[in-house]
Amino acid sequence: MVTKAEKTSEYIIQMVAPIFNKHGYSGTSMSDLTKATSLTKGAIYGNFKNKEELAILAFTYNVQRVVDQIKVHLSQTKSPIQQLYKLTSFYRSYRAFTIENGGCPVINIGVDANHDNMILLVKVREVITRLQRGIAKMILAGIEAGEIKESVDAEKYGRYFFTIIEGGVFLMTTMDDDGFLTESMDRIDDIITKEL
Amino acid sequence: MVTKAEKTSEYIIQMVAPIFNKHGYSGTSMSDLTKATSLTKGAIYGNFKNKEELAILAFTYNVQRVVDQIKVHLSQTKSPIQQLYKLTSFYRSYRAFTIENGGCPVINIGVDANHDNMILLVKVREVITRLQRGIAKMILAGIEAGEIKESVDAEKYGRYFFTIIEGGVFLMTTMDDDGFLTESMDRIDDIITKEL
DNA sequence: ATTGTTTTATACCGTTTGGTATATTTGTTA
DNA sequence: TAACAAATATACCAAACGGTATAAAACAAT
Repeated sequence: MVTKAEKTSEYIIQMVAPIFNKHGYSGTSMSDLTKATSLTKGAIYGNFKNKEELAILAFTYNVQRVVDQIKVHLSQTKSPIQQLYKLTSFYRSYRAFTIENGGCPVINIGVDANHDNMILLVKVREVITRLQRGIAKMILAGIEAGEIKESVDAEKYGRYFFTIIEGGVFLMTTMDDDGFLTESMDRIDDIITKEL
Repeated sequence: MVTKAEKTSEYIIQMVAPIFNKHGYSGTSMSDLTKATSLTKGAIYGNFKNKEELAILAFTYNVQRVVDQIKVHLSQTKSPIQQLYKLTSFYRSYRAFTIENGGCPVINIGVDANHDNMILLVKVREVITRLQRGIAKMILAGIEAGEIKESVDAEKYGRYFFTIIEGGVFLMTTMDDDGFLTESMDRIDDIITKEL
């Protein structure tokens, strides 16, 4: 059974997630959240311990949305090397998400939490490790499937691809120009074709 | 003649620059700044219009410090292609700056200002354009000097190198692991050697 | 319909916020 | 050293902050 409070909690997280993502923890006030939800502080504090818990849940929610979309893209093929292409294909469409949600949660919260909130920072690190290792696993699977050369260092390319992705996302967002990310994905595609 | 106020202003900027860089605009309070400078609000508001002006000057100050250090590295050689190697050499030592000053000003303020302060965001964009075009100019000079193939698209490689740099710096800072940036610079060196 | 429980709204708390008016101090010039 | 100007410290402001106690309302079970 789903209680009213559970539905309200879910609703609140959905509404506040892009706000925390845009303005960061200290840049977001409780009154921002009451305005966004059209609820009062009583409703919010009745469902969450405090502002910090809400920020953490908002980050987790934002990340999960990205991860879900990545999974949809990857599930379109079973070939590991084709999945790598699907990953770059996903990031070619990533701009829509960043516009809708106020940027990339990994970059935004990574920067925002870095000298201020260790709990959030650890969560960001876990996401980064997970994504980067996910790429490495795809490369490893490609090697096992005979699609990728055995000599390829999967972990190293995982880190390299992820570095290019993050750089591209940051520049796209900051410069308001998706050419940065598009060119970055072109490059990764090229590396997949020529080096893997 | 340098007035007392000018010296105080310079002192204040030096002391508050790393604080704005670490905690962002809304994460930094005037009381943080009085503590860091051991001055009172009277002294600060006597020398600066408001908190925003201080944040802008702090960003400019931080960027100038980075640019100055880059120039020192580049001045060690006159060969354009060797200067490219000197650039990656600089970023191999960039972690010390980020620890001392609370991160990379371009990334920190780029993210912090993005949905909150258009003036700062424009300044960040100018810096990014300047740095990225600086790399392109070095490649162009290398082509003119006969050190780099004529077929190389200087602007494109300028953007690509800068993307890798930013990705590497972000991951180094967020993950607290300079391996990300070191590997990124290895990659750029490799590209310089093989593709340019 | 009544009761008891869950959920939300209201009103308020002490503290901190960015900013200012003014008093005090410091530095300079005569 | 007296007088004036420049620079800093003090004291204060209204507004906003995160958070809480409690009243009102909505809901569920009988």
